[in-house]
Amino acid sequence: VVAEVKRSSLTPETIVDMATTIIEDGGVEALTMRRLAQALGVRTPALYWHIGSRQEILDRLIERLTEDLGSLVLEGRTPAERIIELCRAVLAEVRRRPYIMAVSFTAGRGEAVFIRVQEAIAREVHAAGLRGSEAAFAMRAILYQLGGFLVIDFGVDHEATIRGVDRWELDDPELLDAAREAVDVDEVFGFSLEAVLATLLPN
Amino acid sequence: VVAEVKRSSLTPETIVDMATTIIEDGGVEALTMRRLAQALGVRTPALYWHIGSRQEILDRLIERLTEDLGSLVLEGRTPAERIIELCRAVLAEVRRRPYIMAVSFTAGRGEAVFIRVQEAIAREVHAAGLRGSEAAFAMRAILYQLGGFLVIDFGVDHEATIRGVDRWELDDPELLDAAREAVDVDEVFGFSLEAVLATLLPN
DNA sequence: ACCTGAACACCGTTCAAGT
DNA sequence: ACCTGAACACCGTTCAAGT
Repeated sequence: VVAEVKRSSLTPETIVDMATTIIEDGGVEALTMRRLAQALGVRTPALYWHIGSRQEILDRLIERLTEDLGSLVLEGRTPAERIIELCRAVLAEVRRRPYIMAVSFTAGRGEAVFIRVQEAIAREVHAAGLRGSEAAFAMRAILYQLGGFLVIDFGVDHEATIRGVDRWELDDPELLDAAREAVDVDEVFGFSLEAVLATLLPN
Repeated sequence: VVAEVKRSSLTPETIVDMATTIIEDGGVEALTMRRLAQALGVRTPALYWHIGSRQEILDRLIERLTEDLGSLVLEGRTPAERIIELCRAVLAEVRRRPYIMAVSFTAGRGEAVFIRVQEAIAREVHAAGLRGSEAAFAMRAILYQLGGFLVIDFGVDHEATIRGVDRWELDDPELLDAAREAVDVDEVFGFSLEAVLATLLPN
């Protein structure tokens, strides 16, 4: 007896697949159970037979994203270089799929997506010669640096000018002009990360 | 003719007042127009006569919070000390009222709350001797440092242990133990901020 | 085992109607 | 000028009922 391939049958996986498509198109707030059901050609309650809740869909999606971020390859000769490369790779990936931040923040537990990245950083910090609680501290500092920047990068409108600069009581026209202009956020990121790394790692 | 004092009449201000109370109690998601109306002893549509929308309530609240954060006093002898003090003061204020982060992020434009803080930082950076675009860069780097940490501090469960540490392939038991334990996040914050400041400011 | 119709308890917002 | 009742177009979730 040949096992029939059931076509287009609902599974948690296909549900999360379609949820991802919807979120990619319209953001997390576009993911409603009614829309999701319609996209799958089914009525809303059918979803609940396969998956517990909307929250569970987001949780499973976060698990996938965690794996994606964790499987980024690290290149570079020194641990410091590899850490910087890793952070830049994560940044690039998050920019490619901005909903990563939206989902992980909406679902609470904003740090969950980065647990595998944290593991990679731990390895590099160890390779750099740090041990024990010192290594753990460095690991956290780097992850905070990365995570903090990612959230800011995601939540801030880069084109937005600072309001009210004209009212600043500051005699530095060039500063005021520069404050009004958009920032090269990547430069800020690179600079801060390197400053922290230089203080953290030996040499 | 003595002007009568109208008691308990609805104004945009009293609406935002009550909205603040509700948010303090139950978070931003607890702020619904129906609940808000009920707390004010009125039916929902009455609110719309005084204020445009739920979003406008949040926007007005953000304006207030912006002023609160902007009026924090800075103490310290040197610019660097005052910047650190300011950042710590903002952190303390945000921890006292965590909904500051929730509101400013929910309402989009997550950076808006900090525009007056940014002005204060600009002044200190100027006082430290930086000028023009160099000063503007330093200002952003410091604000990113502060903003990034605040979001992480707000979004991360400090008691949450890192899952899956047991599966890490790393021969450093002390590191693994330390990774499992909660971090002194303030130490991470202070360290990173000082590392960045040391690289940014003269001397 | 898998899906539907219908409902429940919510949302933000609008608008004709009242005073 | 200020407020209400009733409605519209949504939510997530449940559950008896169907096949």
